[in-house]
Amino acid sequence: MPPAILSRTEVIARLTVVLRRQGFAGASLAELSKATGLGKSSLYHHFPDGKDDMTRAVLAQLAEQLEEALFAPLLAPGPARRRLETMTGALDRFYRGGREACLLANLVVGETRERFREELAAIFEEWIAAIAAVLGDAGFPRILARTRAEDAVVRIEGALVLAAGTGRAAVFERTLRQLPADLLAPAKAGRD
Amino acid sequence: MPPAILSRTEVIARLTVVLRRQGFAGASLAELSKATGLGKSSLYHHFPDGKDDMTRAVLAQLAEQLEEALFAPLLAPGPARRRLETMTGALDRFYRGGREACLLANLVVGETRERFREELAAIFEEWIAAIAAVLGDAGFPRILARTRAEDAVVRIEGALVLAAGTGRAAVFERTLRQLPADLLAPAKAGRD
DNA sequence: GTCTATAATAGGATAGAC
DNA sequence: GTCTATCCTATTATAGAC
Repeated sequence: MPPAILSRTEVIARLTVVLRRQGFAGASLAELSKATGLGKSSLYHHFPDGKDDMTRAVLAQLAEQLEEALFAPLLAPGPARRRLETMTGALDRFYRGGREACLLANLVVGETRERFREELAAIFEEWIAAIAAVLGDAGFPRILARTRAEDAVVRIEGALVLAAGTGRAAVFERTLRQLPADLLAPAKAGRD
Repeated sequence: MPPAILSRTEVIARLTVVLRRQGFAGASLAELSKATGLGKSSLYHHFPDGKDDMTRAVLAQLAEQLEEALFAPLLAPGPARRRLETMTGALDRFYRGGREACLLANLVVGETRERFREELAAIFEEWIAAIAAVLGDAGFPRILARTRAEDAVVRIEGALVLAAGTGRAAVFERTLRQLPADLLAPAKAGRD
């Protein structure tokens, strides 16, 4: 077997695929080994603490990707509507129109939550903060912007769950389509 | 050891607790045995196909509970607003204000989805249909009622994910609080 | 940094007594 | 209908050669 063909980034990308499909408990070292082309011992060389380390590496890399594909565009200058649409476009590609599951949701439901609590919370919080910044720029008061930003993430994650649950990816597509306008809709008395 | 103390219903309730915390892959026979007080062999006596059978039994019982606690009240006569609030009240208790994970979401993210596809889809579809019926009674056109009903489930499931992800159960509480009014808000041109 | 080999354990599942 | 005992496989993890 030839030495190190894959970059660390690519290895982690392949671990991600397995983890987001099988979850932490369902992903076996055998599968992770096969997916990366690395023997178990090689995996332990790179990730001494086993699946725990791998998952942390996967979450760190995911955080970087989200930073680049979602958070940075959200925080960039430009009209609020366009910034939000950049986000929904990126999400659509990332989750393959609702056909791909969400790693965050997978790790967050159930007991693995505790194990990776900080990493997971940090990602969600940064995401919410970035959306809230857009809505703040759009003129919404701080608290309303924050609430609506949480709502946005709620709807995205929920749409992924329901799309998976019903087998109808269209639910996700529709949610993404409606999101920018809904987030920017004028506040109604008593509604928010 | 004394014979059969627990009813089948109670046994399944205890299996539910483990399954919704650990997920299908994470729930071991040892844990399921401990939680029910039944030895592995006894579990296999009641559920010959092992975890698969147990999960199906859990889903069937969950469907019954939802039927009674959610769907029936939604389909009962009365003002739409009150029927929706009965649902959100039941959900609040069921998920302990957002502190308890959702079994459906747990089974739906990742590979177990395929294994229990029909059972999961049936529950989600019935739930959506029941909410859509309320909105239909409230005067919304068929398609809009259906879309908003999907949105409702999207927001509930998403709020559970985000509450778990951030550790802030308040996200779930707020989502439930806003839901009835949002669902019944007059349609705005171009928004739905 | 990767491999083969191997340990040690946990997991799912069954047999057979009571 | 439950238990104890057992089986076999998969799983995590490590040792040591290259």
